[in-house]
Amino acid sequence: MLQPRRLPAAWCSETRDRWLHLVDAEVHDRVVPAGSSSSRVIVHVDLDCFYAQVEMISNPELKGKPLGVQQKYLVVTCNYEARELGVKKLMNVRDAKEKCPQLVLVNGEDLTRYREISYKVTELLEEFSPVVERLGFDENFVDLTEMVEKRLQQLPSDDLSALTVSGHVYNNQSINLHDVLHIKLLVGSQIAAEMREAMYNQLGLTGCAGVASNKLLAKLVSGIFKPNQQTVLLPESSQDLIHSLKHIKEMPGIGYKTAKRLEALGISSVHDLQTFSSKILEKELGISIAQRIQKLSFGEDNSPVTPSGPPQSFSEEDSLKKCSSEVEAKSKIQELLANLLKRVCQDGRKPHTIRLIIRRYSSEKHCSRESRQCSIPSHIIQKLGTGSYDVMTPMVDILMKLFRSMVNVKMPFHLTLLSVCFCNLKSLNTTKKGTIDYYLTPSLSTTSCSGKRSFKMKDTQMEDF
DNA sequence: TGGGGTTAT
DNA sequence: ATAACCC
Repeated sequence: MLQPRRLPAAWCSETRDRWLHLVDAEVHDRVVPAGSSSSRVIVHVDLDCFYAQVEMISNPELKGKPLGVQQKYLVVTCNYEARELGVKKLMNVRDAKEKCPQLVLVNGEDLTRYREISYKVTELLEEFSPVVERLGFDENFVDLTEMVEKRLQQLPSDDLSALTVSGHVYNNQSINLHDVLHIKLLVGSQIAAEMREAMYNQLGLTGCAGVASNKLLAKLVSGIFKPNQQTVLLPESSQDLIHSLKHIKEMPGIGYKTAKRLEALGISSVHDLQTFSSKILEKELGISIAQRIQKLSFGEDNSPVTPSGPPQSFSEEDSLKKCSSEVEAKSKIQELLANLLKRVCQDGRKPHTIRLIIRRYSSEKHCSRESRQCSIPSHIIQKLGTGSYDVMTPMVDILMKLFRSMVNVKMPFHLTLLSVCFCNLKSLNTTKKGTIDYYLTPSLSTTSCSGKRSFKMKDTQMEDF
């Protein structure tokens, strides 16, 4: 079942050479609609129940047992043993224990190890091709277009047996070796298999992969065969794939709010959205959302795989039953801030903005958050990461001012969440040598908390030197 | 619903 | 600063 399909090697080298020339000429112009970007090969890599996998690696005694990862009173994810016994993602701990009394629970509120391993996965994928976009901690998109082209150019003309697909083909569609798009996706499936092998051999992690011509389709097809398998989508089956969705809410990019608005217009299926009047949709949702989601309904998605690079923000949050005093808030904020400072120190870059986020208790309103932010005074930024001076006290003072600008502490209040976020991160090497700033920044001229995270510093960042 | 993240307005 | 989206 998992065996690669054997393909008829009905190719002579002459056919192949002619075909390689067609790649950039006639075939491209015929197959790719005029004015659109050229055909791409995208892979979506999706780790199996990521947090549970990390916990089983940390503590191998958990392997083989039904395992759930708990945050507050929720089982946020669980392994497949637990799923077979009826535990679902985001299930209440009570319900989960009732369904599955043998369920082993571990606390997953501290994301540190998950985050670290998540970035190791991204870095491993970046070794294949640098264009990797993260989606959450457990999913990555990689644009394989260039890699596939290179492999095809190096294909030895006397060994066409290399042209076999790896993993499943959606719909069991047969491959046409004379179709350049089929061949490219097939090579993409081989690279996807190598990626999954590398993830398992180097990190001990299993996951799924989907290969298709854009991000939307790659993501949808990666979930077809579920744990630890991969699927490639050939263009002829893309309509079947998107019509297999039972509701438009399942379309990535159409969230809760948009789905509700569409439902109010009588749109619930992919077909409904495809055939709905574009003009009316644009009037109802605005031209931007309307055009984007209607293209999605046809399986079209021209959004590029955007390299994520290092994170744009660091945040720590804690939800609470009830926070109703300023002292309570202050102690939570101190805890969150202390953890953030460790992370920022490891990263090596410096945040220039700090934000405090709260959620007020309210009976029905859907958890709306409020935030206040301000820039961090430069004398504090410079102390960051040096570990030399107490940076906590002035930062807590700033955060408490932000707090009081949102919450009238002289009146009763009830908060259910506190979160601190560092953003507007700037690389140290943005401070140019030779400027006054350079010599006034202790961390630049002396050694300090060295960044453990060594993100590949390509092109632009190095121009300063 | 947790504890994160991103981009657009 | 908020609102939408993603996990």
